[in-house]
Parts: sequence; structure tokens; C-alpha cells
Amino acid sequence: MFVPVATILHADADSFFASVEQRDDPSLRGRPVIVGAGVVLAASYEAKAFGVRTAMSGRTARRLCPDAAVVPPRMKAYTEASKALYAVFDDTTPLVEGLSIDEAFLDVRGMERLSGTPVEIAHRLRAAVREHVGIPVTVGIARTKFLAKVASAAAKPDGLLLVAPDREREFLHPLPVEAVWGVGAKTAAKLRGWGIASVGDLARADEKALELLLGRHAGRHLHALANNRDPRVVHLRPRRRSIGSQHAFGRRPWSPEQLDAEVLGVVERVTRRLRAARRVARTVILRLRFDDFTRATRSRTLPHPTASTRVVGDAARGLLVEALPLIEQRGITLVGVAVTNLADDLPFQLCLPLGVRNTALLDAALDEIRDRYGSTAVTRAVLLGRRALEIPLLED
DNA sequence: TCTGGGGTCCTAGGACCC
DNA sequence: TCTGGGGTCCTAGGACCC
Repeated sequence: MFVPVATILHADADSFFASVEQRDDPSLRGRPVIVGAGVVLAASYEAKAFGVRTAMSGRTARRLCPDAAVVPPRMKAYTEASKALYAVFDDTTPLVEGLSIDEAFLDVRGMERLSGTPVEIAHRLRAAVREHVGIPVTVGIARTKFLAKVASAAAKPDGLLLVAPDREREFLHPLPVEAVWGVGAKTAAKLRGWGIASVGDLARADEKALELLLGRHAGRHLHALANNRDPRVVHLRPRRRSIGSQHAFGRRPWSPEQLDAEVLGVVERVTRRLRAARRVARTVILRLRFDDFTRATRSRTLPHPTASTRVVGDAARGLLVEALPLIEQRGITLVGVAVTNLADDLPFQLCLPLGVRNTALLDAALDEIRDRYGSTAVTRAVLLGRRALEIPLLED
């Protein structure tokens, strides 16, 4: 007989940024700690006890918890800690799916004889993170991703919770709808307006009615999760689909020149990361936020993928000009640029579209490759490019 | 209650092609 | 000449997550 087994672990560091700060500065241990001044990026559990929450304004947080230590974020330290955390994950099982800087699914199916039961593996994982990273991590264990994720949230902080396969519904159904992964403030408000307050209510709701209320996909998806149907499997880390950067500058007076310079600065950061990842993008998106907190996006898809600061910059500036009336009308507080439609930046991808009938453009492409990757890459590109160009050149 | 920076996915209309 | 149906791509916006 088939016996379902809980083999999916969801490991989630507790108040990640704040834990790293407490690790690196002993005087912060046991004290309320808030990371980030303008807005709360992370709050230690001591601060959360006062009602401080992530994404809350710094002013509100300090009012709730005047004794908290407020520290500026150190992204570099968090990135390092994340690498160490993932090293422990990768050491635990080959099947790790990263969700964010501090959180991942691990599938430990079939590892019983080698490593012990999932609960034993989770205990060892927590101890290893303590030892090698120096921060607490909470683990939820269940048969599905969704249950594992909900379990870790329920077990926080510094906990471990197994949802046994024969007790899934009794665990799930009493929880509030907000506990469902994918239900945020807007969706929760809609559901509560319809008298749906618990996961059990959601499970008993009519699926078609949910589709009408929330949209086709969201309706079906949430109905399935509430009814404990989640067939999603653990995948290896998927590749990134977009890269973006943004800058908020508050309600200062601004001029079109300053705005233009701001956009170019953001583009510079984005294209640098794009090149570091050896990828190219075809769609450029300009994000704007206004004085009244409304937002807008403008996007443009280029004929060829690129990682060039100039090309992305020109596109972003064009979009900015388009949006200028809106900006003048509402006043701007944030600009961001994201690129998407990503592909690998193989040298021949530059040669292929550029060189087909125009050798001047090919030269420009090769210059770009030399600037970016050095002269050996040019040799490779020329070889690849020649091969790619053979047929079109014969046609000419 | 009015704030950061980084992402993901879905919806829906319009253009265009077959 | 006209009408239908289907598919893909692009653009803009919305919701959600950490």
C-alpha cells in the first residue's frame, strides 16, 4: 500500500538581516533590533514583540519600540551569510530550490538510509546553520511545498514542525486565510467581505465563485491549496527572469535634468549586473512612483537583446520623456529600471543580428565584446560570427 | 500609514499573422 | 471580399513575496 511521506523541508531564517546584525555585534543580542531607518527591512523578535513589522515606516517602528537599536543595512554581510546558508542547504540534499536570500525548499525523499528521517535531517540542518552561519533557522516539514511553508511560518522563531500526512487538514483548516501563500492584504479583504475568514471557509467556498471574485488563475489556485491540493515539486534553482534597480528620492523638488541623471545611474547599475551575469535583455521597463503613491510603468522591447549601458539608457530615457506629462502632473518620488526577456550573452548573439549585412555594425559589436570580455573573446566571436555570417554574406 | 529595493506571476487588450 | 478562429508578441497594470 502507498503510504504518503512528508519529505519536503522549508527552511527559513528568522528575521534574517536582524539575526546577522545580532551575530556580528554581541551588544545587540537579546535586544530589540531594527534594520533600516526610513523603512523597516527587518526586525528582531524582541522588536516584533512590540508590534514592529517589516515594511513599516521607521517613525512608526520607533514610536512602538523607542528602545530598539536601529542599524543601517549591510547588504554585503547578508549576501555572505546567504552563501553560507545555502552551502549548508546544498550539503544536506542535492535538491534545493531557493526562494529568496534566506529561504529554500529541500527535498529529502529517498535519503532515509543515508541520512535518517526527514525530522532527523532537519534537526541536523538547524544545528549546522547555527554552527556555520551563526543564526537560527526554522524548518517546516510536510508532504507538499505549501504545507511545508505554512508549517515553518507556524514554527517560528527557531523551531521545527512536522505536519504528519494524516493530520494535514486539521492543521490547515483552522488557520486564517492570510496564512495561505498568495493571499495578501487585498485578497484577504475581498475574501473576508464574502465571509471567508479561515482556510476551511476557503476550502468549502465554490470554486467558480472564487474565480469570479479573484480571477481565473488565483481563484483555482487558492481553492486547490485550501483543499490541500498542491502538486508542485521541488525544482533546482530556476534562472532569474528579470534584473532591476530603483531609487527613491522622496518629495524633493526635481528637474528633468536631475531625473535624467538619476535614470542613467540606475541603468548603469542594472547593465553592470546584467554583464556580470553574462546575460542580455530585450525589454526595458521604466517604473515610476508618484507623490500620491500611485505607480506607473512604461516599457519598450528592443529589436535585439543587449547589455549595453548606452542602448538600455537610450530606451529608458525615451520612456522617461513619454512619461514626463504624468510626472509633472503627479510629482515623482521613485524611479526604477528593470530589464527582462533575458537571454545568455554569447558573443555570436551580438554578431548574428548586427553583422548580417553591415560590417560596420559588426565592428562595433566586436569592440563592445573586447571592452567587455577582452581580446580572446573577440577571437572566439569572430570565429563564431564568421560561421553565423557565412550564408548571408554569400547572398550579398 | 505614506515607505525600500529586489523579485515573481497573472490578466487583458491590441496588433499582427495565418 | 469578408468572416472566423487561433496563436504569438507587446504593453500596462495589479497582486504578492521576502
